[in-house]
Amino acid sequence: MTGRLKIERLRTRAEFVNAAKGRRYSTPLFTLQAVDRRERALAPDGPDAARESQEPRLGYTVTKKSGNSVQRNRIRRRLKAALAEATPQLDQGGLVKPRHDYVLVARSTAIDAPFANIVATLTSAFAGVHRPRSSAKARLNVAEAATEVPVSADRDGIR
RNA sequence: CCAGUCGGCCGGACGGUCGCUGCCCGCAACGGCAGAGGAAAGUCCGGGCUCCACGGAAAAACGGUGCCGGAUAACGCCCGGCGGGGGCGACCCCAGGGAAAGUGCCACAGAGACGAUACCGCCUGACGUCCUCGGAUGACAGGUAAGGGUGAAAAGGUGGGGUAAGAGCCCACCGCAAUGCUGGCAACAGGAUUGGCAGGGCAAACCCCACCGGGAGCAAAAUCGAAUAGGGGUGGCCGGCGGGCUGUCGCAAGGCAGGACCGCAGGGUUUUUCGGCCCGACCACCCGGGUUGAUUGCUUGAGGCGCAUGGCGACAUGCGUCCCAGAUGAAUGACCGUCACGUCCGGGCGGCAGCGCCCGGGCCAUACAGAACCCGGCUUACAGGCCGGCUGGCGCU
Repeated sequence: MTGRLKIERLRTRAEFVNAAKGRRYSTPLFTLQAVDRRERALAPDGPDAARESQEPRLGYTVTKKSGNSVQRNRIRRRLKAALAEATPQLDQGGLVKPRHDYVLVARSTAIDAPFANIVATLTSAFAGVHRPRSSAKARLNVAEAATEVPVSADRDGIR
């Protein structure tokens, strides 16, 4: 495992806004947004250092709808931990593409969903977000496969 | 042991795997060290710090505080007292300056509501009527604040004397006011003399008095500053360009120079003149502002801990010791295992009892909540648990 996958962090508001204009893939736990930095680059004339970088980047969005600061922080930390768990699998499948920016928009269900389901959903989401939009049927199938497990688990976890 | 009251504290632990932020070492990799709270919360007070304003101050306006003394960097917090109220008690509660500076409000009821009042009643008188000659009764005149009635409040309260009936009319005690005395730094307390007695409530109504306060905030503020756009200054273009002519160099192409020839050359102005001046465009250089961003501010501080001393205490002083988060789309975590603690069930032991302890098994809940410049407070939220002081009961000896 010498060529381990390294994902950088999105930091500025402009990067987040830019990523929101790209593809998106929704699951019951979160929405994944993705954009190719070559196709839709920030500041095309400037010597933008980020444009030169080959590394994929990812950011987290947890809105105030998700709860108070304690709950929001917990959601973000669980997503971070789940991503680290899923990284080897994503790397193997080549699902995280270089020069892409990703944003994870969390939903409030992520706070108490079983950890294994977050990891599994994450993997399928990265696979689904790059799928062409025309093959809607295939996208649906993947979504359903990813959805079935967490939904039943939510019932156990909440009630 | 039960009930209560006051104060303080904890608020999961250990191990494993994989990460995050900062610092240190290092070329790098690896590695080492540190890493949320009692409220980090609400942003309600008080300070430090920064910028702005301002001659020193003071006043007005506005806002705040409001028994006295202390403590503090400061406070509306805190500590110790005082006064009032509640509780058997420990203890708790109080926005607790001024109502003889003024204005305002207090419905309704009631005969009368501010230095007021005679409706009923009570008493006296002369007159009329009746009769068992002493009373009853009617209207009138006068006295009266004891009783009834109204009200939040009716001009001190209780008891006695007194009187035609009554009344601080007189007396005792209580209350009130004034004066001076004693104790206390003071708030205030105590008792003395005098006065038959001034007087309702509301100041979280306006107001008056005393004291305090300049404003905005770390997204403060400072430094560096990309691209794009844009501001100011100086210079260039502008004694120009093209053609032709003359001179000169050259084999030639062409170069160089001259000049009172011809044409062109953004806009305006001057009587005309491409000559002058002004404006604009373009180019070069310089200066200044400034967005994204970066750095500083940024963590050593009214600091933590321990001991000693002074003080009832808040707190202060001295000595020793420690360095203890600095993120910025925002680190301080995720997952797994074991165990505490809790609770429920069953069994056993001790004890008169409430109860306590031990063993086995099940459950797997664990609150409120996440630093954002830093301190002192207040307020609010908080599963569960621990410790101590004091008060009132009950039981046993």
